Amino acid sequence: MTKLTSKGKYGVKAMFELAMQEGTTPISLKQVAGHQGLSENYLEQLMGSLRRAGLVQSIRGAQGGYLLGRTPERITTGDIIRALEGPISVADCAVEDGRVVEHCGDPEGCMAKEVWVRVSESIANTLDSITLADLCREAKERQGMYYI
Amino acid sequence: MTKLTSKGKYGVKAMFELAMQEGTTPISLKQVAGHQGLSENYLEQLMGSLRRAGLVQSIRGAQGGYLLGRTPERITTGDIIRALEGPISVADCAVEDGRVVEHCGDPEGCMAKEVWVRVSESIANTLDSITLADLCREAKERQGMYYI
DNA sequence: GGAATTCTGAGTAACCTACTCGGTTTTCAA
DNA sequence: TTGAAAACCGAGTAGGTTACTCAGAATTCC
Repeated sequence: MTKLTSKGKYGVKAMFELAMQEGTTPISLKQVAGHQGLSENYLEQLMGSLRRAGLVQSIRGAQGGYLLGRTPERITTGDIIRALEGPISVADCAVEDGRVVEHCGDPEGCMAKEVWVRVSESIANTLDSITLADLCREAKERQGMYYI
Repeated sequence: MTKLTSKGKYGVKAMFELAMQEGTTPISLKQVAGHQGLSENYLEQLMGSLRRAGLVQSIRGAQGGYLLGRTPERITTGDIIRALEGPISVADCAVEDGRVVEHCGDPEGCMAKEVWVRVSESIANTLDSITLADLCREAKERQGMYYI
């Protein structure tokens, strides 16, 4: 069914990479893209969205690069997906943050919407429950599997 | 984020309509499409998929139409979505029925896949937990809201 | 026999995704 | 001070996908 776009995939991979390399020295796009096998040009655009959302901090100029915007414990995969793909909702006629985004003609709601709302909520709950710290911990448990 | 395609939306609406009108007389596409505000031509194609999945039964010729393939208690929204959109998975590098559909280069799996698998499972669980009978009951509780 | 209906396959316009590319700005290090 | 390394930005685009339409064939009731 409905696929995640590659924005989300790339974003999670890139953020995971930053989390794994966490330290004081910024990590360049070239490093992230190279290590994860992503297009550097494309990733550049995505980093812009992540930066505007406060998920990463950028340092320009030579020896510049990116750092996490806050600790890995406080960044969830939901944060990343929302920054790159917008509100988590499988249909426009559903809700986000309790607000109805769009009606489908019926002023009082429709049964199909019920379904989309429940699905959207379960996706959001799942994504919000996974932090970068969780992913790093699991990755370290399975030795040598830093690839993502 | 990731939107459901209109196939899934139309499918759920059409199946809900059939469930609400459940009886012995077949219901024509024209009726379903008209009542739900869907394109008859397009819906025609979708009904083919639903029929091949056994979710509806068709009767050709004059006074023909469609009937549910089994009772509303035994048809879930997951069945409908799978019939129309294929396996429920947000990324190809995830699993369906416990089988890995595609690897992402890393022979032992990757952390991002963990995320996609969990999300896919939560979507599937939610969709599989909602039957047409549930939707009909809820619709009848909220009087006059048969639209979907 | 004619009308109503499903079935089938081909075709297509519009949109979206996943990029590329060229150029600018910033900053470090020698 | 200068050159290189990097982030930043906006425009452009090929290819794929979606959401259809359409024409015609097959089936069945009245």
